[in-house]
This record gives sequence, C-alpha cells and structure tokens, in this order.
Amino acid sequence: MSENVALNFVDRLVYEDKENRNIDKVVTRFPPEPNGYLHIGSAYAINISYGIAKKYGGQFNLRFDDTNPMKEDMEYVHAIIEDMAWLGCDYGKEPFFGSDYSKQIFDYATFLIRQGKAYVCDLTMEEMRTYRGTLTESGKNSPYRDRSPEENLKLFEDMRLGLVDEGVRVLRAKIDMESPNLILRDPVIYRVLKEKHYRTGSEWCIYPMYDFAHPIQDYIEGVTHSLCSNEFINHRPLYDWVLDALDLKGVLPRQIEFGRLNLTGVVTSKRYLKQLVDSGILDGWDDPRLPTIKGLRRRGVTKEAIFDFVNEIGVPKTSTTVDYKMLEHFVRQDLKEKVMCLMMVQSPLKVVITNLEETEYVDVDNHFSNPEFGSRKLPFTKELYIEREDFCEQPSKKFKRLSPGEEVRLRSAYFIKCNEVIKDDQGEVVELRCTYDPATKSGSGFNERKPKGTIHWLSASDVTKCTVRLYEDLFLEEPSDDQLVESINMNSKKVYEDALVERSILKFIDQGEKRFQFIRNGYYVVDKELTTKELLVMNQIVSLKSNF
RNA sequence: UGGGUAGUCGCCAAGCGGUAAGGCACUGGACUUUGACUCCUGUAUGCGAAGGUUCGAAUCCUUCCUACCCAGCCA
Repeated sequence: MSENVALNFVDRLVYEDKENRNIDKVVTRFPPEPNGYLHIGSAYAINISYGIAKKYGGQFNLRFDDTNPMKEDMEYVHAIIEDMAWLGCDYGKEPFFGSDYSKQIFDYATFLIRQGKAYVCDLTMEEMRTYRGTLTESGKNSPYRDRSPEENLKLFEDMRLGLVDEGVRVLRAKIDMESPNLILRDPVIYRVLKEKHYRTGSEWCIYPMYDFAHPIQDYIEGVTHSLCSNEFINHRPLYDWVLDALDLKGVLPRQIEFGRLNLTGVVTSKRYLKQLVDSGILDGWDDPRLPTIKGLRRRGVTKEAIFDFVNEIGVPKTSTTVDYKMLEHFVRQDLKEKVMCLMMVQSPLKVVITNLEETEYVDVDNHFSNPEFGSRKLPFTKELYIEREDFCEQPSKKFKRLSPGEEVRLRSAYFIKCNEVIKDDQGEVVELRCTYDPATKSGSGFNERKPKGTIHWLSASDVTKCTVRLYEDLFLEEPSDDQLVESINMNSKKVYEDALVERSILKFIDQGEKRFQFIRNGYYVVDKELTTKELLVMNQIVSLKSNF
C-alpha cells in the first residue's frame, strides 16, 4: 500500500475505515434522482465519490435513485447519462437503477415486519404530524403501533396489491417516538403511490422511502462508502438502523457527509433551476448562464476546468459559497494553453488608412506564447475595423488606445495615427481617417517611438460576420425564495449582432476548433445550437482579466 | 427553548500540542506588439468570544456566542 496522503477529511475517514474494517475494494456511488439535470454541484459531488474510488483502485457506480414515480422521468436519465459521459466519469458498463431492486427492498420490508420492527399505520398525514411532536416536544406512539406481525404482513400485502388507497396506510419503522432526532420517530418507509413509474410502470403501487431504500441499495451494490451531502447527516442514524435491523451480512456501507457547494451569482437547487427555466427568461436548461452541466458546456467551459475547480475547493464539512471568479480562473488557466488567438471586434468602427494603397499581408502568431500553434497571414488594407471602445475622442490620461493625434500599434502590423474623425448627423463617430507609418512594421525592431498602446483590428476585406453573446452573473445578489425570477439580472446576456471576426476562423472551425481566444476580448466558443451555415454565433466563455 | 453539524484573511482552505501552507480576489512593482500571460511584492502577533490546563494552545478542557440542517406518505 502506497503512503496515504489524505486529501480531505472524507479521504481520511475512508482510509482509516478501509484499514479498520479490512475492506479490500472501496466502492462509492453517485445517486441522482432522475428528476432534473446535473449541475456544478453534482460535478463536485461526483468528483468526491469518483475521486475516492479512483484513489483506492475501487469502483464507482452511477445509480438512479428512482423510488418516487411522481417526479421521475426517462428524459432525465438520458440527460444525466449524457452529462456523465461528457464529464468523463467512468462508472462501469451500465448505470444501476434503484427501481431494479424493488422486489428485494420489498422482501426486506416484510422481514422487518416479521421481526416486529415495522408496522402498518392508518394515521392520516395530519394525524401523523401531530403524533410526531415538535422539535422540543417528543412524539407519541401511533395507536396502530402494536399490530401483530401477522396483521401487518396482511395489511402490507393489501397495500402491495393495490387494495389500499394513497394516503390511507403506510408502513412505518418502529423506532422511537421520543427520539430527539425527528427522523427516528417511526419514519414512514413505504407508501402507496398509484402513479405509473417511468420504468416499472404499474408493476408496483407501493414505493420505499429514500431512508429505507438507500441503505439497501448501497448494500446490494456493495457500496462501502456512501458519500452524500450534509443535509442527510440527521438521517445517518436511520441509515444505520436499517442496516442493523435487516441483520445483513458482510461489509456494510457507511455514510459520510460533506458540505454542499454554492457559487456566487448562480443558484443550483433543482427547484430553483426549474423555476428559472420555466420563467421563459432563460433559453432552456442549457442556457449558458446556468450552472447546469449542459449550460456550462454550452458556455464553453471545459470539463478539465470544472474538475480543477472542484478539486481546488476541497471537501468542506459545511456548505460553502465559492466565488464564481475562482471557476473563471480555472477556465482561463485551462484554455490559455489550449486555444489559438484570433482577432474579433464586437462593435466595429471603420478606419481608413489614407496613405495605404496596396494590400500587404502580415504574419500573425496563432498563439500568444506557444510557437507550435504556427502563424497565419492577414491582409493589411486601406479599409479596416477596430473596436469602437478602442477609440476615444477626449481620452483620460490613462487611456492607452486610439485618440485624435495619437498613435497606436495595430497588433502584428503598423503604428497608425488618427488624423480625422468623421461623424454622422447625430454626432456619432462613424469613421476614422488615419495614416500608418511603414517604418513601424511588426517585427522590424522599430523602437524610436512608443505607441500609446496596441489594439486589435480586422481588414474589411477579410471578415466574416458573427453574433457574439456575452454573459454576466444571473444574479447580482443572493435571490430570496419568493423573488427568484424578479431577481434575475436582465443584463446578464448581451448580444452583439454586428460583430466581425477574421475569416480564417471558418477554416479553423472546419478543422474542429471550437474554442478561441479573441485577442483582448476573452475566450469564446462556437454555439452549437445557434450556429448555422449562414450565421456564426459565439458565446463568451470568460473574459480576459483587465485592470482597466 | 430539543437534537445534529460547523466556526482559521473579503471567498475557499491546510493545520490534528511546538510557535498560522496554498488557491481565488485584492495591493504595489517588473516585463509586455493582448491594460492578457508571466514574474516578483504586500496582506490574520491572529485562528467566533472569554476563561483555564501547559514551558508552549488554532489544536486539550470549561462556559458562552453565531450560522446552518431536521417536525414530507420528497430525495
């Protein structure tokens, strides 16, 4: 055994447990309910369980926790499988389904009944709430608590046969109505649900509750460490109670909880996500502003960046709210070495080089530091475009771009000097007349003057139009429960329909490149959904950092 | 007011009785044909608070304070 370098407290617990209980194969699992889409918080949870399994050479399962026919759907199963594949987490050949264990779980329930540890209860929901007591007052026993195993068996069978209506009777574990932990006050472990299940159809009309099903599912799969988020910490005694009451043999699973991950500027709960998508303000589950895996993917975030990010966060014991900037950092970090650098202008401003007649081709590096990316030729012509924001008629002293009478370098080309500003009737600048200095050619070593700055540009003869979409935080402040939709930052999406990008991008896209750095603008990805033969649509993945 | 979990820089987070790692963000500077990248630089005499034990405490003890979770026939 190699020396254990504990990554976090979960790792440490697993390591000790592995030694103490002589576990030779660590098995973990990720158990999503197929009632929504995976998101960054899921990736974080997956990474913890997957990471542990991988570290100990064990096994990692994907299991659909589908014991509630009211909420689950095959659509989500497919979506989750697709996202898992994209994330590249290997969970063996096939995913598992909790619903495949229906019969076994049912048999365990009858075992419990025979042991006198579970009973059928006729209390209504309201009555049960009353009997349960409160946080400070203990509960009292159900009048049905002492039914005989025989009677319970019969009643439970009636439930299974569909002879009992929903809400009329449930199966409860007989634990302790006086427990200070409300979870242990005779929890319901089976209820009647006559809804069609998306996989088992109407084969069953009773379904186990999470607290009963989960430990059994874990046990059946040989899961040794059932890692889940903090909200289940109060459930652990019940998890252990079930395992113990069932008198199971072999290595029993152990539940360990970790803190949830929250990100500033976004929400991750399925309920909120659904509300947002349903509001119609977003463009669906894969809206690039959403922290869903599909959204992040469409946004252009790489899985490498996601995993670097969640790994850096570690495994906290309490829930945390991490600054979104940290994710952005890892996105830039990942992309900067991977993608080529092209030039794009979001809001073009025409520039005419008055002293240039003949087109000249200049050599432009495809990457800011890595020569392996090669270079390309770009035409330097009389008519150019620059970024509207790179010109200012009355600049402040700190402005390091183009202004009247000042000189800047066009990247990889020449210095240009602005001599004349042409405006339309409204007084808006529509064109700049500039001269270039042939002596200042890029690479010539010219250093007699320093330009104000270096800006990017495009030749009017060598552009292709594209739509560029920029994103900001979906929420500027933590939204409250009832103000979720109202709290949406309506400026979170900005669309530039008149953006121009150098034509060479089309060639690179054909060669399979989807992500680029647009110099001085940021990292962008081709939007697969919106891009057509006629129209190129790009999403900004993340901007470049800027001190300006 | 019951039970549970947790409090280390603005945000994450190491630390596990020997004198406060690291990352993000931010500062200042160097470099620069991306105001990028990179590289330096600075940033908790302080670890929720107060006591105590100890030669020595973020680490052990006591009390207190704060936050989060639990009263679904959801997961």
